[in-house]
Amino acid sequence: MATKDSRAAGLAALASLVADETRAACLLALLDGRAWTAGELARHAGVAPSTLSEHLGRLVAGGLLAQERQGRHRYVRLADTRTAQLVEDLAAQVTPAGTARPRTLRESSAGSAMARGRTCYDHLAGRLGIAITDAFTERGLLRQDTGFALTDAGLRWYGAAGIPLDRSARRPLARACLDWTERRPHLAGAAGAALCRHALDAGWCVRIGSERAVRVTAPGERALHELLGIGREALC
Amino acid sequence: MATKDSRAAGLAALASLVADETRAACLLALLDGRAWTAGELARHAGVAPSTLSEHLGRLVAGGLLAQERQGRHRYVRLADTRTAQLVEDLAAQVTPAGTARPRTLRESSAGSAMARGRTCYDHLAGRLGIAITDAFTERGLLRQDTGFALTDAGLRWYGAAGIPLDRSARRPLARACLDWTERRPHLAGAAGAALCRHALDAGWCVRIGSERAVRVTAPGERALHELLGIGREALC
DNA sequence: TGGACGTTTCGGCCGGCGCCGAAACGCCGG
DNA sequence: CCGGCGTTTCGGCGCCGGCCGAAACGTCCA
Repeated sequence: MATKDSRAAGLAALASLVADETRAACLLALLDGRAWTAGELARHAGVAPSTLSEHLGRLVAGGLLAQERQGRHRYVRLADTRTAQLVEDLAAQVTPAGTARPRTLRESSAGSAMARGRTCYDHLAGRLGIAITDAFTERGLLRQDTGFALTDAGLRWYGAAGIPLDRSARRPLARACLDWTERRPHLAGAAGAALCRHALDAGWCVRIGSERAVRVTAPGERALHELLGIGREALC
Repeated sequence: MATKDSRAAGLAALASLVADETRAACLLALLDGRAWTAGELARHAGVAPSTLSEHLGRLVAGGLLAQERQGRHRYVRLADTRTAQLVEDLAAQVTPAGTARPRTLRESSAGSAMARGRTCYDHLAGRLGIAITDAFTERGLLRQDTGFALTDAGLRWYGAAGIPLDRSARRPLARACLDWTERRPHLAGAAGAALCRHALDAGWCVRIGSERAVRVTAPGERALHELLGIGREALC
């Protein structure tokens, strides 16, 4: 019983960190994979800087966030891919129920940009992520019928495209991540992250403003068409 | 911002359900995949029945538990595999940090039985689950190097062993579940559940007492050796 | 039909914690 | 070296929510 209590206490403590709306908003914001300052997060969440400072202290102490101090700024980001995956999973469990609808025009256009394409911590999501995942599957690079794994052809594709894959890491190569706009799984894991990094480095897509949304560039459209047969109609 | 707020509020609300030690203990107990009565859970968690009744109300209202009333009993179980997976993931995130150690002899022996073999909602875990997963991988039935998926040989193995696989469901056939005693992934998903069900139905293993722990029977040892080449030494 | 028992509802208590504003602390730039 | 600014600490406020016991409700059994 004592072991059970210890497990339950740890589980409750972990959940407590997420169980506050302000902290939850921070975690969701940090899902863009970048580092935010304390002040940015305070404005984003709509609370006093002093309040947010305490929240950050808890999240860092709980191991959910990593911090880096530069001068008078405090930068925080999600601690690791494991944490990001956890937040994604929790968020995915929520959205199917609460059909959230944008209310203002600004939110609406921002929302449609997010639905078109965005980063999901370190990989691509939205219709862009789905289009890539579908193309991978159709071309036999990704197998979804018996689980979620790259095929040998998929490994070769990465090599041919010149996208480096870190296969030594303990991180799984391919993993399914549930998309909260499309409600379908898309490619995550080391392979998804490598593809996203390459897409941003090679200029296939660029970030829109300071948000998670991304836009596919003209060279990006050509590359996606040549390498994966993705047509323009799948991206809008 | 309103959409973000809505997502954050939902996320916080979901986490709030888990963020209480008593409710967390219930969720962990229900990971055995069976239905418990309110009284059993109250004794298990060490709180008054009235207290636990309110907790169950919240968990059911929040969609984490499904309930079934029979006479003067209220049976509750985890709502679905999705919920079970979420609790598993959260629990797995916790245990690596808090190296829980059993304190009494009784806990210790119960703990070692759990470490030897147990159910993890609807599939097998512990050293038994790891042994099966390893055997699957070595025999080319399961592929872990590029993700986590059954191979064609794996599909044929299920057919040859006479274990029915539901491939029509939206549930993924193979999924990795992190083992909290072995700290390695083991086979979950529809394939893991089918194997566990068959193992219990065919008498390959039996539950010990009313807990999650299972014991491999003599016919079970023979079957595991013949079908998967698992030796007795891997099971103790 | 009456008593036992599992469950639920209702007050009441109390601790935890999220919030703010004021003030202090550091770092930076002029 | 001084003023601005991002951040942190601290005190105080108020509310949410978990806990219990008492009592009510409903079911099962003798």
